Amino acid sequence: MVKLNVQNTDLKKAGLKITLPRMKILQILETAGDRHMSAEDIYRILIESGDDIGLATVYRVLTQFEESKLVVRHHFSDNHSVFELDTGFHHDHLVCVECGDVKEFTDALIEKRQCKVAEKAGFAMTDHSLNIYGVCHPCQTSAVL
Amino acid sequence: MVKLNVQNTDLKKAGLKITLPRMKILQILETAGDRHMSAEDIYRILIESGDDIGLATVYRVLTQFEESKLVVRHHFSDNHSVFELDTGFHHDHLVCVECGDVKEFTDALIEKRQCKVAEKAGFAMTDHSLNIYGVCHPCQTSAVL
DNA sequence: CTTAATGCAAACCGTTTGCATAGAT
DNA sequence: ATCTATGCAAACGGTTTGCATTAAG
Repeated sequence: MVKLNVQNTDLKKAGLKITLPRMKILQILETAGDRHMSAEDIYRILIESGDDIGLATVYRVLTQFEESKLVVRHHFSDNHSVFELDTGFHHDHLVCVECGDVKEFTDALIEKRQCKVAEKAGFAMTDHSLNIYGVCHPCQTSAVL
Repeated sequence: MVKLNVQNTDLKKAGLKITLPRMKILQILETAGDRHMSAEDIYRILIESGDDIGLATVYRVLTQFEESKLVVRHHFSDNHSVFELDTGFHHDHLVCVECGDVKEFTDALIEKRQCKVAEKAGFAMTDHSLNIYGVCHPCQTSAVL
């Protein structure tokens, strides 16, 4: 109940009605921690836990959450989006090309340089995304073939 | 003829047969300079110049070119890919969210830091992409509304 | 002549939308 | 009671694929 209240507050603040799909999806994103999930991931979890929630609803809810700044959507190099709770902290991503795992990082120096670059080019920066692709340590060591 | 020979060399080096669609598409990419083009952009140009080349062929050729390192594919924040000739120079992108214009830049410091970040995280970096989104100068000044 | 490349149309896949129904306030 | 949210299925847009035809080596 306590957990749900927290979510209700989040939803209220976002000006969204408290509905079961929205609560469940928020809950899944919260328990996901820093794992980045696709709409299908979330849908699968819902189905597996017996909830009868449509994929379209998952997409709609995620889009609303994005608009309400509750979640952030990322487009990595493939053709589908992944979502994570918006912690308010900007960060960039290290994406493992083997297992798809995502690590977060920030680098103040890089941030600063980015601003400089945008400024010099006469761009009013609205956003930026930096993704480093590579093979994570576990995948390197387990690549026995 | 001279122009075509240059392209033939490129294609030969890539181990690809010299065909009309491939030559035309290479030519379009060459004349595009640093403009980044989508498959549809290229298709449209082909159609408009009277060539009877299918969209599927454009996609196939671009994918082959990418595999042969003749072109680079980028996924900006929308859902379709853009292509540019692979000059061999790594560079990052400033993307205007108003007009879609793309400017290229490089920053040695950022590059260096990225390597450090990957190293520290135990990632064997294979690639990285940095996109700065914003409003370009022309769009800022022409935004009269 | 042999094998690879093309054009067309249909398939695909992630995502969005229209509409009638169910649910929140 | 009102108005928004949901589920379903159909639509969508960019991209890929199967297959018969055409062209390169």
